[in-house]
Amino acid sequence: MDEACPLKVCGDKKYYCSMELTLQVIGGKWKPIIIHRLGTEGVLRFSEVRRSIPNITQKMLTQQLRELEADGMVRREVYAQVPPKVEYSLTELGESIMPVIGSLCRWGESYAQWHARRLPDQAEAV
Amino acid sequence: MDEACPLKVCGDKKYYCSMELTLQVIGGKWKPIIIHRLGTEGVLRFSEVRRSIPNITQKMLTQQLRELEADGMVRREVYAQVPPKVEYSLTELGESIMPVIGSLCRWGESYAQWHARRLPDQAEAV
DNA sequence: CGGCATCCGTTATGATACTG
DNA sequence: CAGTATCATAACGGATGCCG
Repeated sequence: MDEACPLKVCGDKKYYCSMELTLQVIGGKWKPIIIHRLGTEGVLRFSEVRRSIPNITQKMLTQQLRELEADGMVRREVYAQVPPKVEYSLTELGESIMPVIGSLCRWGESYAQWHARRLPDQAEAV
Repeated sequence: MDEACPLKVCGDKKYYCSMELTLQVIGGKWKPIIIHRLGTEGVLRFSEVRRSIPNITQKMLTQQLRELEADGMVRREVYAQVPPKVEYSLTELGESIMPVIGSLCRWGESYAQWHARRLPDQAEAV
């Protein structure tokens, strides 16, 4: 793939591995989860995304959604009405990463099981 | 998978989505890259890993490797000799995430191409 | 409803120097 | 060679208040 990792340029940043680029787009604490929600549920209003992700603050959700939008991953549709209505959904590009998101999810489940076997005393509810 | 995301417990932390657990283990700026290197190259000495990842500092590499080791992803073998020799490699658990790592890498490449088509003026070297 | 602006503390990351 | 220790900065994340 890129064992020697030749220098790559995208925008004004340099990458020695294409994964750095991936992490640039979907890295962080919330983005994979947001993408997972939108990819699973389809079109969601802001408040629906918010409810579907416990613990996320309004600020972080807004911020992450905007970054995902800027990177072409998320579509944002504003309805000119009162009260406001904004709907979010994945773009085609966003959809294209869903298989990987699903893999991350499944690996987490198998890791939880591995962890439970390793430390059986903490296995409840996992 | 887990659309309603029932609460999960692993160790002493709570997760609403198994992906949070995945990100706990392989999240951060360097871990996916480190895993990718070890998975691609096999057994590497500390200095070899370091050379294969430009820009990473010694401190970050040490820290991330230790965390990966604590999570069972990486095997650390110390040779009692002077000068010291420490070899790192993926455990079976670490190997199990390599397919996902590969997917992340390939998605980054396709994203770069998509980006190049979207902004042809920055397409050089991508 | 769906934001934005501000302040603030916590983590994460990094540069540098030193050590067994 | 493979780290530690120290110091500094930047990014992340959260609480609160205001707005169209």
